[in-house]
Amino acid sequence: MVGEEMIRMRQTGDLLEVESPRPVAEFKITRYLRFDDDLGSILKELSKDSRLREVMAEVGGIRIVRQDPWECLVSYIVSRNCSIPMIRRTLDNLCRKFGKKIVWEESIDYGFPAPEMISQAEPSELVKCSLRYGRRQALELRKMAEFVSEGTMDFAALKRMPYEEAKSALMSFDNGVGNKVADCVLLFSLEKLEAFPVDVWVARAVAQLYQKHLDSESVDRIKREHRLTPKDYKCVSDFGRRRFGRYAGYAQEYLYHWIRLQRGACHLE
DNA sequence: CCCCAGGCACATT
DNA sequence: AATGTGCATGGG
Repeated sequence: MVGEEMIRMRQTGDLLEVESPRPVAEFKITRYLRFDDDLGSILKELSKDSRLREVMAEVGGIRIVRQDPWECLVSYIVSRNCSIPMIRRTLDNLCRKFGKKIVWEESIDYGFPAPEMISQAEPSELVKCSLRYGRRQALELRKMAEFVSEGTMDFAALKRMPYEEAKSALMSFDNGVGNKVADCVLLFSLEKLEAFPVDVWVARAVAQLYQKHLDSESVDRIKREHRLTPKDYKCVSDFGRRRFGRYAGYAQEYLYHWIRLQRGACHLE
């Protein structure tokens, strides 16, 4: 689903074939897949780092998608402390219960629920979608939905701000938006390709490859697989942005997939 | 029964 | 400002 468009896509060589039940404007697809990024020059710039260059060679092709900000925000609020299959299931439940149903031949799917649907939802109905933190999280989602639909949270304005400013603005809404969620929303939906979200996996990758450049106590905690302290987060994320610059977000995605390949975690997806 | 999964908010110090 | 702790689903 891209917005409320159901799409089937297949890549054969350099050709991308797209099918849909009704005509879909091409820009919706190319915008979602970030065809406006000059991937060649991005990869060339990131390749200046020899360790990252090897990582990129092992991982292969990656694209970052340009998500709808509201969808992205909800997705990462819901994701906290969950496995990827669990995240998918929760989001799917939310769409099935609150989204617009789309039928195409034998395929049935649902659009992502509008903020108005979530702000008016009964907390108990949200909890039924198997939210990891139950009622508390249901209230977080409702609050955010309210901020978005009344315009208190203005995604267009956030896009115009520089990274640091947009990040503190996002985090000031609380209700489930911390460092990680804010950086993910900035990277995947608000045009901040320099954002460098840090989860346990990215922290492990950076601690392993760039140990010398980090605070040694942070490296110790990360290698012992402790939960990340705010200090560790800042240490790794600031390093990522300094090291990889305006396309740090792409570097982050390569590091994330690389370390999961190393640890055999990709089968969990 | 145990463990842990793409963290965050809040209480203590 | 730093550190500790509760949260409370589901799959292995």
